[in-house]
Amino acid sequence: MAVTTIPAEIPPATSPGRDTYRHGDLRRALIEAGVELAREGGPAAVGVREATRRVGVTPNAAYRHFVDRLALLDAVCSACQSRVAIAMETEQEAALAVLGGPAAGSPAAPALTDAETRALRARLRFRAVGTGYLRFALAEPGLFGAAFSPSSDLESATSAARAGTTGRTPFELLTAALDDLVAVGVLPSERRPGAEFLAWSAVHGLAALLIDGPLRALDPDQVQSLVGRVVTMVEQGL
Amino acid sequence: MAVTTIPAEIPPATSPGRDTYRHGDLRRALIEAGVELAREGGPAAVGVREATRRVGVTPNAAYRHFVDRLALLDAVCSACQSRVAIAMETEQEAALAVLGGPAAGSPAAPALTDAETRALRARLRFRAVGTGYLRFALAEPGLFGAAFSPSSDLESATSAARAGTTGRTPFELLTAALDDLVAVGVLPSERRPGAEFLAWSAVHGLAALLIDGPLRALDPDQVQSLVGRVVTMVEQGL
DNA sequence: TCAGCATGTGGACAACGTACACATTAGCGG
DNA sequence: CCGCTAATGTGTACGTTGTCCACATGCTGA
Repeated sequence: MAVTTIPAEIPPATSPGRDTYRHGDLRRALIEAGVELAREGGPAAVGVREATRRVGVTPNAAYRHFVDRLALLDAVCSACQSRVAIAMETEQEAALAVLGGPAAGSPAAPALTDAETRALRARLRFRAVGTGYLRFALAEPGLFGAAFSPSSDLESATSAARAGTTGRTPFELLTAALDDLVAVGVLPSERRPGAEFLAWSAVHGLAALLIDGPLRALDPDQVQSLVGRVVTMVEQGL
Repeated sequence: MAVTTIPAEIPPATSPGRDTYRHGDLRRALIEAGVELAREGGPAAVGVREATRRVGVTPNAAYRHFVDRLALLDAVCSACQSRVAIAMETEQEAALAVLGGPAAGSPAAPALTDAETRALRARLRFRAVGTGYLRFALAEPGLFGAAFSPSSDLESATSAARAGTTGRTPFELLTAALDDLVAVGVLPSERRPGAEFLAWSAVHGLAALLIDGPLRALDPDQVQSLVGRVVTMVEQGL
């Protein structure tokens, strides 16, 4: 800087958005900037220099909080997975609200036995897992790409930082829905082991093809149809 | 260089592997180098500097043949898709060879009607599409990643550069197998439209989860089991 | 033979990730 | 209240990458 020896009466004036030398919570700020970058350009757009620039800090400051660019990306990834979990949870709530919503007996709806209701709820819950996942992927392709970029592995898949409001990660929401399906007798228990991977494969694959695969630029109606059909395929084929 | 004005009696001596000023077929050489790079480190590892370095040429030479790094990557992508197609074709041949192989009537095998044989062939062919795809993904994760990196779109999906020995791209092999399934009556024709995307989603998603998703580091037996189950899920759920 | 075009070279620039040394501050024991 | 120390941010610098520009070279057809 021009004058290093002067104590500076005016606050350091480094950049708008910060008046103290210390930032306060740089780590969180960098993650948020990284999430924004991911939203705009996917995981590849999450860079140390650009993130620090947006926060108004020197590039090297980031290295006090993240060893690597990859460490930053991993933190961003966790934040994005958390958002996926939240999207899935709200989708579940919306789906189940239809059931309990307009009084117990809706007009012209045949009365359901208790077992039937529970089975229906489990199925709706399971479908919501898949459709919530896909809706998020379509609404926020950049965040979705960052959430499942090759930095996350199974060990950290249950990390609390990746959970939604109910404290469960996307993967845990899926396994819970499948367990429910078994509990109410919709899914035979002998087909349960590994089912999460089959379901996840189908939904994740469709997301990949829709976002930057050969299916981008499909019109929304066809997309919506495909989403429903994939989930149905999983239900029938599990 | 040290002496630019001397015509150089010794051949330019730029680097081992080339003795003429002109390379001869630089474009192809760069693509091959790029494929090798992709094999080692996936699509992200395909760089113009490293590719030209391996070919023994100046970085800028690449720009006479590719406008961009992305253009190079796209060419590499086509080459990789072609290999995927070949893997699928050989898988199909292997699967069908079991049928016609050891004479018409194998021991202790009940005689099949003509329609039954044709249906069986179509199903084997369809399954081979999926298993070939997945086997390639597991055997060559880097090439697989490059083959379906976000540079390829539907328009170029039928390009001849991406075809296998029978002249069909991976996508075309899949649609052909599905058409066959309909022709022999295994798949009801009303479920045919869009089926390629459902099938592709499931298989592609599993590949993604296996390669750099949360399923890497799964032991080979479980992988093999998942591969079979996914294809079965598709068959049943279509 | 020679002009023109395709192809490869050399040098340069901006951006990136990141290592090193230094400056500044917060929070502590005295 | 003072000063020490650890935490945090700054400055400078290096190597690498993609890419632009001007120039050199060699093939090819008039």
